[in-house]
Amino acid sequence: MKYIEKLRNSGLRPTKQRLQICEVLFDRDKTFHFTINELERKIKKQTDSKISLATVYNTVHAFEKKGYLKQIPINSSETYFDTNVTDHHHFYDLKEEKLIDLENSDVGPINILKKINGKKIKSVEVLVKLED
Amino acid sequence: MKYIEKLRNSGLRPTKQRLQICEVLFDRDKTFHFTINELERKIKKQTDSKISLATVYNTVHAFEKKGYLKQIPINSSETYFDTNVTDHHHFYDLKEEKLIDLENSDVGPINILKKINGKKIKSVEVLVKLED
DNA sequence: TGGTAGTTTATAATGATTCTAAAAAAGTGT
DNA sequence: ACACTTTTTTAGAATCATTATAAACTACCA
Repeated sequence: MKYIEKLRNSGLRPTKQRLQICEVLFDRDKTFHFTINELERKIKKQTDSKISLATVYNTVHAFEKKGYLKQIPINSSETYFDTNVTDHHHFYDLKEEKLIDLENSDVGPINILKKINGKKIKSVEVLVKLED
Repeated sequence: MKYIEKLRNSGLRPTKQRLQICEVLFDRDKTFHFTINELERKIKKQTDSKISLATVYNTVHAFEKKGYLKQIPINSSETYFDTNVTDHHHFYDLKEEKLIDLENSDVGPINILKKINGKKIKSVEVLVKLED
């Protein structure tokens, strides 16, 4: 399994559940935007085994802490995560309630002119809301 | 009262509760970032009367729909609102969990090069996360 | 193989938000 | 001011995402 090393290197034991979640999350061409509940449904569909909801939460948070997933800042009742952990941005289609990646190269350079005393910029994220 | 007309013009009856909430929200120099619970505490402090939590929710949502408040897209357990409804952006101080306004003029022009078929851009919001 | 630290799990607890339905207040016409 | 309709407020219940708990299980290492 290609994910066993990845997990071990992060100090996470490669359990059956984590490996299954890795497959659902990372065996993809395109990046994947999801909520915990969408992920749980996908796991049920792709694998026969059932993974406890608590484990899905635990694993997603563990992967986020290790930098394999990113939260997407957006107002929604459920938290959205992204398998694309590079610096990039998002469209949010308000009607369809769908997220679309917006690569850094598709946004002109962003220059933050205001400085805050004693603070460093950790990230700059752009959310572009779309309507019809 | 200066808010009576504003409410009536929006089709909202100027009730005692709404007028009190207007005062807490809008009688300010600087813009105000808040969660429902922070607002409720502020109402309790500034006015002697107690406004039901449900009313605070109703009112904030009514004001948002009328365009007097904006939700701030950010991942937090509570929803943040902003009395500054002009196009602008935010710093988010991760340690202090505080929002700071970032005016449009403090951000270089943002040029979204990617176009989505049949969709118009409604808003462009930047969230700049700060660390020490 | 045994021990221990890390994981999974079902379930309970929490906390923000929304719903409900009855009481109160505001608006309208007389 | 009065009767009537509509909107609003309210306390409390319901909902829903997320987190906590603590017991059973599993991976790892000596």
